[in-house]
Amino acid sequence: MHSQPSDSADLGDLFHAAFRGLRRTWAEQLSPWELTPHQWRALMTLMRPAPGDPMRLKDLAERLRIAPRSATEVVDQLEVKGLVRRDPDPTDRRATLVAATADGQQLFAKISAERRGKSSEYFARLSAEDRAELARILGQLRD
Amino acid sequence: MHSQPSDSADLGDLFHAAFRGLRRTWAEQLSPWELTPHQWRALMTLMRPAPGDPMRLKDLAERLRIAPRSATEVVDQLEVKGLVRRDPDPTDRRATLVAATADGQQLFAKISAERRGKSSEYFARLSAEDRAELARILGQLRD
DNA sequence: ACCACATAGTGAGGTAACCTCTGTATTAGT
DNA sequence: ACTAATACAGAGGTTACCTCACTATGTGGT
Repeated sequence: MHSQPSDSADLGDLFHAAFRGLRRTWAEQLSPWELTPHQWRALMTLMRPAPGDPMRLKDLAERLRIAPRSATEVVDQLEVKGLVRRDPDPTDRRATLVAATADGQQLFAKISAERRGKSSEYFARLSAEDRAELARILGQLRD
Repeated sequence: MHSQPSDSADLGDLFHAAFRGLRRTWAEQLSPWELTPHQWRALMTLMRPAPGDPMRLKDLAERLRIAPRSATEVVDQLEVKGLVRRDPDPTDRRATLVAATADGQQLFAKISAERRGKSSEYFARLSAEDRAELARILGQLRD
């Protein structure tokens, strides 16, 4: 009898399953707006400091913890949709600044409101304490 | 002032970051054996009930929580490496049974041992209590 | 015994979310 | 003035999935 069979393998599995669930939930919630979770995350990150505040591609990449090349890509996608705009950085002609357009800001606001309203967040099924616990533990993992 | 800005967005981010870390760690640990995390998970799942026990592709898919077509794929990959074998199910000629070969079983044992030995598991940096907490909370999420 | 329907697996083809390596501007350091 | 570093994007690749259509088989009803 092994009531906790291969502890860590199970933790990995649980983690995997939970993450896939999270991705799926997000994808479903975002599908009406034809945004992928990745695009949403990027847009959200761009709105973080201040709504119209421009940000270098490199900094966006850093905050998203992805390679700069991958940031180029997601910005391309958002630019095609007219949600963000690229402008040359006046202080450094190598750099480009990315900022959410008015459309992008509106969409962000609309989706944020809808999500809060529906409170259909993936993590809603957890108690507040468990959410806090989870955040604490995940924080330890991230370092 | 919102000292916990968009609570759930942060949880999502934390989750995302932690999951990517997990994937990366696994990929690194497995790279000497030229196995992807996905392949490892499949091999592990095949070993779950009993070492040489064959399993239908469909059941493997179910346990991995992926589409049957995706199970075909990962079994293809493991078969090329000689780690698993496909045999026709004698009780149903539509079905094929997948089982780890002797090589597959050996590799599984070797990697398992190495991992336990190094105890370089991704989750090792958590205390035992936190691991248990995490498992409990993730379990709630999975349902 | 026959037919409709369901089921198991796979070929074909696609997508999201990454990556590296290379090349071209441009800026910074000595 | 010259070398090294930096910011970005083109080209191309990988992992881990997916759906849809098809074939071969099994199952249940009449």
